Amino acid sequence: MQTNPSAAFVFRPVPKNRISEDALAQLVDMIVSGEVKPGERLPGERELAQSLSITRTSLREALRRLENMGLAAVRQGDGIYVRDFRREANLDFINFQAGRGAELEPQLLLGMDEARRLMSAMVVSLAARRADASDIKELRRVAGECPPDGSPELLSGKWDYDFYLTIALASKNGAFVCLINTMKGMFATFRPMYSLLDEGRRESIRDLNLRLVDAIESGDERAASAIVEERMRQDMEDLAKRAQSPEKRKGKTRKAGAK
Amino acid sequence: MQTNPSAAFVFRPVPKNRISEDALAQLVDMIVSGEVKPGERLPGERELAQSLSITRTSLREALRRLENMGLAAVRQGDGIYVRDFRREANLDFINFQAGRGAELEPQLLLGMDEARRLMSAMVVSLAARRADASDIKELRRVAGECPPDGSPELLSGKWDYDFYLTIALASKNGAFVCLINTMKGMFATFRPMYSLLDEGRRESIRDLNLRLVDAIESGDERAASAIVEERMRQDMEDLAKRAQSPEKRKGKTRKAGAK
DNA sequence: GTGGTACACTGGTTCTACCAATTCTATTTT
DNA sequence: AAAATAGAATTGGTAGAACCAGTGTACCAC
Repeated sequence: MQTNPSAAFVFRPVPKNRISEDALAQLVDMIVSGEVKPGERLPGERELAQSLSITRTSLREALRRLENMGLAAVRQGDGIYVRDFRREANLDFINFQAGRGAELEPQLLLGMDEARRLMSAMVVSLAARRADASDIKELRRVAGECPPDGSPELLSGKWDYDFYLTIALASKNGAFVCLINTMKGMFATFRPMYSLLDEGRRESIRDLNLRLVDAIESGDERAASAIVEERMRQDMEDLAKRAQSPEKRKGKTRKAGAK
Repeated sequence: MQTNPSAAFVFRPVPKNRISEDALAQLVDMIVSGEVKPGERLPGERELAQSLSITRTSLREALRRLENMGLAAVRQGDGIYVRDFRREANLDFINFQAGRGAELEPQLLLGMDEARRLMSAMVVSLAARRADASDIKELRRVAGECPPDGSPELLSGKWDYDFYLTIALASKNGAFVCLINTMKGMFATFRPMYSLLDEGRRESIRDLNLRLVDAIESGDERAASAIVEERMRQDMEDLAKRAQSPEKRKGKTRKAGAK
């Protein structure tokens, strides 16, 4: 346990407090909890703003995102209507929920992980098919710069996300790049659950990633996918192990307050 | 409200002219065209609003979406910074671009199609693995209700989207449902390029979809994926055919809207 | 150099008034 | 009585100004 005595703090990624975000969170909760049902029409902007103790202007900024997530439909002269989030919500909604650590339905949570795995395998295959010399160089650089155990970049999942983004860029598919970006919050959500926090895993991850780059370089799609699967398998294994002795876990949970 | 029997237009998604959307489009163009470069800081809200001949209030609503797409970062007391859309944009960006018929980079366009195919095959596999009796019933219903040739629901891609959404629901993976929803604009974009507009194809599509439901019902992942591939192949084939005799195409293009 | 401090930015929020689209209702017309 | 019509009433959309709250910078004292 090589604890960093002095600077365990580093960057503060989330001081952002926009009142419209708070209001948005409340509205999302209302919808997800079923307090307001799909198809239902909620109060007008003026009344709603007053209920939330904010201005109509701020409320409207929240509403823009709300309809962007697919949770509401706003029509001039008519009103604000709640949509069925189970059928019509999009990834922006998932990210918003994940980003603020909101409790997601377990079914949705598992689905996110499944999607992440399938997606990763796919992107890796494409990368193996199309990566050129400069891509390989960049991949090797990022893979080699794997941060030390316990570093915030590793814990937060930021680095892991960067690595997969680099792979996506190597896949020459802009849509997948966008997809990875869309799921950024998703990545950050799952990392803390997995095993990157365990001592020793870091080297394993690093080796696996470098081997992955090799596989991509040689254009071996099957091998590349297999490595990704192996990585996921190891993650699950460690997760199960930790579930038996939860005290061994070191990283702090993501609900760390201001102080 | 029932559909008007006289007009075959169905719903008008309405080119809702929210002024903030127009402003947003201009901002996006600025960024995508490279007129403003990544990392660059653009004028303050007040000045920017004046340049666009709108109010700061409206501009701010546009900015919320802009940063939501990953194209800009807004920081209080600091300013508005342009981000690298090639690396940081998300699917919301793609949908916005596709939804307004903006010319996408060909590389991105191909990537979208590729992603759509791979994704479809994946979701279908999952559905084959998990669909229960009620899912099958629903799937069969939607597949059977395939609208007639030339109907706006078919042309717009709305029905095709509904069908795949139903499949996603049957896959029991909420994340994929959200993913499909996120790519709604993408579906609408590709439909007009494909062959649904051709006479006769409608029956073919319908048969293929019903066979797909059968495959899902019997839990045959491989067969289900194969049918999806077949469908895509037919689409590409018809597309190539039409490229030789472009006059045969019937549907109107989607560049209707006024400015 | 270090640390404070005032000031000039920039975005965030609030207000108020008014425009524009939709819905509802009472009236008129047939 | 039924349909068409005109006109509130309601709701979202825009405008514009004022003020609050963080940031960065230059200047100053130590």
